Amino acid sequence: MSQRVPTVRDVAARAGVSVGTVSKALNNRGQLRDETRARVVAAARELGFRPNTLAQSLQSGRTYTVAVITTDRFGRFGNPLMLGVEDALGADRVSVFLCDTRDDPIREYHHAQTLDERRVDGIIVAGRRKQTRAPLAVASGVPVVYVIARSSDPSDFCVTTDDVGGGVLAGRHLLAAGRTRIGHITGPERFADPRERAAGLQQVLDEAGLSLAGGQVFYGEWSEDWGRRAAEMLLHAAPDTDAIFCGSDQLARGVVETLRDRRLRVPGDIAVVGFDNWEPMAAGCRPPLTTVDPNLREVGRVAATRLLDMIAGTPVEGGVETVPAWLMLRESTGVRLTEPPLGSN
Amino acid sequence: MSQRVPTVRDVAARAGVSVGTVSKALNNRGQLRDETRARVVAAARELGFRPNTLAQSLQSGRTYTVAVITTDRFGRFGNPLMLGVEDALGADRVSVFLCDTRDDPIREYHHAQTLDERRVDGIIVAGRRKQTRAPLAVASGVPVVYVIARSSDPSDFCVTTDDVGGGVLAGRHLLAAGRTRIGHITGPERFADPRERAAGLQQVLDEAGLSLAGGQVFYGEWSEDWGRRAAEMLLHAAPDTDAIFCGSDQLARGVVETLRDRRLRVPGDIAVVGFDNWEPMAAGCRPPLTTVDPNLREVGRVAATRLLDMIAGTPVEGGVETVPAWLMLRESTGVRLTEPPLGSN
DNA sequence: GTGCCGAAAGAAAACCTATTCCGAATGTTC
DNA sequence: GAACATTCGGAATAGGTTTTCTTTCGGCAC
Repeated sequence: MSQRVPTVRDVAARAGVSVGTVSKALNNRGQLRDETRARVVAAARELGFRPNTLAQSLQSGRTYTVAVITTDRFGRFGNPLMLGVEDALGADRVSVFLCDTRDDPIREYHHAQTLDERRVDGIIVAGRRKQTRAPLAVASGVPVVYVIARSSDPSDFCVTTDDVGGGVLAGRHLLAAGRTRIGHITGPERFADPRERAAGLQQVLDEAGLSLAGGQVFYGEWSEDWGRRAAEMLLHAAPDTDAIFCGSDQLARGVVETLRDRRLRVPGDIAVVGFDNWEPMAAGCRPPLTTVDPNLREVGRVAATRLLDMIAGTPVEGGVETVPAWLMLRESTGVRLTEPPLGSN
Repeated sequence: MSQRVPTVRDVAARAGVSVGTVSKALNNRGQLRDETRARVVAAARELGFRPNTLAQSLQSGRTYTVAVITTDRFGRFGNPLMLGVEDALGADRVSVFLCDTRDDPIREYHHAQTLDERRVDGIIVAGRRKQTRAPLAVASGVPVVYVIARSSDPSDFCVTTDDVGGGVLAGRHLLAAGRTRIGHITGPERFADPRERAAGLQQVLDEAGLSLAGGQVFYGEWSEDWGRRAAEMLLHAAPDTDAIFCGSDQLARGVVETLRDRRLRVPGDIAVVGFDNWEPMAAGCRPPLTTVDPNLREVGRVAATRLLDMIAGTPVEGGVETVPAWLMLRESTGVRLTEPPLGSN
């Protein structure tokens, strides 16, 4: 038995035809007698022939590969994103290289070089924070789509989440639930994401003629502990608070814990809304957490779809495409729905 | 300006040499004058030449690509694993294809076919549970390493976590902390992982002549809610329990919540040990959770290293390689260490 | 100075695998 | 028997690497 992988030549020999004919037979091209075609197909099957994609790519100039470069250390935010990317790419039999830069520009550069040499059809660059970054150092002509972190080159295309809209959703939902004294606890002020979420909430409050409970946004770290401490601070500053919008589900967990320690009922006394819809965190909370889902899977799907467009030659103009968030309703805001709600924007 | 990617031919023309000479110059092979070599290198740089990996692979038979097939829907367990895989692969400039089967055998089969055609050098198949699965349907000759879920073919190689050892670590640690009435709350009995963890604990108890608090292992779902309910049950059955070993950090979170509701101090009254060392869960807990780290990153590293061995032609005999777990000490067991401890087995 | 040997340098060609284009051989039709 | 269609072989091609072969030159003996 031969350990060598069979090639068209082997198939040709077995079927008693030339290599060109094998190719035509297997790809349904050219003019061939049915009998010949069948003989070739049979020979290929018998040998277990699988065409070498490398050779095909060399010929066609397309590799049917796409790379996802992430700075996220394979963090949790990348998971739903990848799911969306595969949703869009899977249908096209496009394989995906996953590269993690670990936030190191050198590693990113090397990955970019390697991908260049591999002649990937396109690249998705995913940052985990909304910021502006330098364009990827890759050969001109290779389509690149940026996700969440946008490129400093305005002609590049970027897909991102709608954090302002997420804040709006949370705010509107709390107003609709009859809350009027709404506080906000969130992550570091130096990041754009928490600032935007806060802006969304503020916008809703302004429209309703309300002001923020506690008189300020409680910016801090992305930790449960800050959630616990900030909740104490908020309740000290504004004991009559009846709702808290949290910039992440982790923060919300901490907030809920403080509320329970203080014998405050959720949502009875205070309604809580999280952000991320990070399933194990949000669903495991007691009570389960109503939370803004930034729709990362859809972000990934859109990014991959646009990338495929660009690869196909469709011109995609630069700029930012924002994917609407939606609200996952659970018990922490006291509203129960049976329909899975899709947020409008 | 030419949009076409430069080839060796372009470089050769610019340097005034033949294509063969270009190859030799850029790869430091053959006999060339220093002056010639320098001229070629300069020409390549000026043109921004990047060798086409596809052509190189076609020639050499090696693609320097490896695939990771996961059934995990890009779940959290895959993240540390991927990190370990990249640790080992990155040094070799090996790129990794990430394929998610979403637990669908058809998708797995298609991925396997595609990878075959792409002539990947090797494949890592990662399941998320300890079970036996059918070998991957891939061309013979392609090295495959199984992770956690092992292949039914005993000649295949598998790397997995040490769940029994993890249970032993947790048990010994609790004994060392002076606890003697230790309960165990964990996931579904039908899975091997929780059974093994329980067996590890039982082994330690047997050695010490102790028995399980509550008289049984509390098997249930992998949810915080089960942790809360099971803790109630355990405390009802054995009110003098002074330690609880949990089969996951999520369960531990639920357990700790119940304990706090009952005004029991952790670790004062009851020490708690988790499993997974899932950072956001374990560190966010109040108090932070001592937990068994199954060392998934190391599992990934070992799997990739062995795969590279197999690719290099080193014979790797079939069987299971078990990676020791270690204990992450935090406050929920009352012991504080400054050194990051590595678990021995 | 001439002739010979061998080493050095680089050109030329073969090769890796599959696709595609061109043309040759065969068969069909009027 | 000429025009045309059908069927398939052969060669060129993609972009590199590697092997083979040729040219050139230095060194040395006579």
